[in-house]
Amino acid sequence: MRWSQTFIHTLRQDPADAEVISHRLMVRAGLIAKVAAGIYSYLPLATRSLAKLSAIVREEMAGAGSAELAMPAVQPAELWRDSGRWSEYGPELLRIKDRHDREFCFGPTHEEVITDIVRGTVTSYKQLPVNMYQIQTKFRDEIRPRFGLMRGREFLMKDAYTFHADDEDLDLAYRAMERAYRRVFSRCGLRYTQVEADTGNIGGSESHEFMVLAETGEDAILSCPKCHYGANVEKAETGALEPAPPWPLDPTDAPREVDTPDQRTIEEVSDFLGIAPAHLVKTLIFETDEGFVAVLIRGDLGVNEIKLKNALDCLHLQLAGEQKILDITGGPQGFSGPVGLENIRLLADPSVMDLEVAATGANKDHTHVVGVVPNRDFTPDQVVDVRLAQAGDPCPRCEGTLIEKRGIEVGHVFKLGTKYSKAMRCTFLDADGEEQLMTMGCYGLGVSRTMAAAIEQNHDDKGIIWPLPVAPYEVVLVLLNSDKEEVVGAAEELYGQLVDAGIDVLFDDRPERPGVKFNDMDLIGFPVRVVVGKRGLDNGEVELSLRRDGERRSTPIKELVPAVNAVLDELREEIED
RNA sequence: CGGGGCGUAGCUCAGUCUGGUAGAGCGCACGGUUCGGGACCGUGAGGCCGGUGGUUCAAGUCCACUCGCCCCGACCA
Repeated sequence: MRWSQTFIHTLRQDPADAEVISHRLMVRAGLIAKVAAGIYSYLPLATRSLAKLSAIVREEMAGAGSAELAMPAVQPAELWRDSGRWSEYGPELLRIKDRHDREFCFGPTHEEVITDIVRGTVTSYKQLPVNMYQIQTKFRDEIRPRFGLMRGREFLMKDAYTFHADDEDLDLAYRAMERAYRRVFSRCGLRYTQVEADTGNIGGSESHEFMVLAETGEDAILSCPKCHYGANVEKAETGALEPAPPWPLDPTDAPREVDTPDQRTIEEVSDFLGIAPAHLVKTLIFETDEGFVAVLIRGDLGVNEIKLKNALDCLHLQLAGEQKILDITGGPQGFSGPVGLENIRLLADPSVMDLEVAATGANKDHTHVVGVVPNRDFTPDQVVDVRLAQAGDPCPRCEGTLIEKRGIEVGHVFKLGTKYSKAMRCTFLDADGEEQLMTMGCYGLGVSRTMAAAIEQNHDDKGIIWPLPVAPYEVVLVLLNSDKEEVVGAAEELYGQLVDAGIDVLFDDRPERPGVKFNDMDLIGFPVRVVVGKRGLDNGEVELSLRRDGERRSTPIKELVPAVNAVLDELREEIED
């Protein structure tokens, strides 16, 4: 392809509305153009990159035994009513009406459609398993789209679905998908990690996320350097907690109120009372769609709202406001406690129940109670782990200590179980002629997000440094002195040779000054650069260099094609390893 | 949705406080000089100052409403 025949327009300055590096670089390098918040056009360069990424995904899906299909982007409301998600999914689902006022949505995911296909076709265990995927534009009306392609509303996604006669068979497909995902991200040359994840509102039993490691990642990952345990903080477990130190105050037969004027925070109260933060019971009032809940956790720990949502089986929750706290507990924020707290569900983390003696708020202004004994002075309705794991906590699997990293979620695999097959009556007859629910898996991979993540992870102050397998073009051939006829002739000749050799090359045939061209090459980040200029040509040479290190290797003009093939092979081998 | 900020030339931004002829840099067009790391000189095109309504002799500037965009929080590939 010639530059003059495609559409590449670079910007000198950063766009004003882009914050993260991948977004800035994609706009500056002429990869994407914004149409509306969270909605972008993929310009020719991005389109090529996405096509390469998609090709890798297709190969690996084939390897995992998945067949490609294409489902509609627009889906009828009745399918979503059938699964129950028309009401569950919330405003993130873009709902639309046709001219007859019939309701539809723009598909954010396709469990309903594929389950509908399978339930109408598959009736026998002999037809299972089923494994299909598609690569398609999805729309999710995100509360807050941001960071360009990292969290767009419209995005390109590969979604696969499998249907099985039993859990063992699902597990086989799940493991094959995990392997396929690892191969995709490895082949793209990305540094990533696979972690245990929460299943979120998609539902199901087991789930893993694939995270591209980058400082700007929106997810926090906890991992153990010793045993390779890794999990999203939302999901992370920890080893046994360090117990609270011995109770430093006199023991009491019953809780005793003490004045704590203006001592609200855990630190203030524990300092004031001369106890450790771990001796306090933190009492948080949450508002949920099921009503209010008081959540108790040890003072030095935090609450994981995802775990809490799962424990309460609710869709949404938030901390109650000051007035609500006053109404429910009788005391202001900062002075809540479980002793004598009635008319509200009481949920305690095990860390609280393990305390021998504790201090808590008294549900009264400027007052706390000390000498509180769990199960004597209060009894929770439910004891469940809702603790937020953090860096420094013990690993749940070994003696190690968890560390935190940031990641961009580029893939997520789920064992769905029978959630959708049950709701939508997707059944088959087993060998005994008994009707059974199919068990399902679903597997998402953000294609456009992976492209953004690749840039997020591979750039320098000059621009993008594409990993070879997802670069829009592997090689750029730069004509340097377009005013010199012999240089133009040589460049044209070399371009022909490279094309004939099947090399993925872009020919920068623009009559621009060298500086402009060099800067554009660096900004766009083609892995391999061939410069044809008068200077080298006089010696019968052209200049070959890698974007990565910029090191220039003079190459005899007659040996250009083999030389380019050689560096491409080197780059490919590196990624294989 | 709550909190913060911004809409002026294709892009990045001044000008708004204190109302009085619409600005700069880059980009673009033309001419000339340049030509291996974003050249220089000259000439020029390009604006409903996001929109609507109001105040005023006069509004980019003040007021009200509205639309769009960005950032921080709850969602997710």
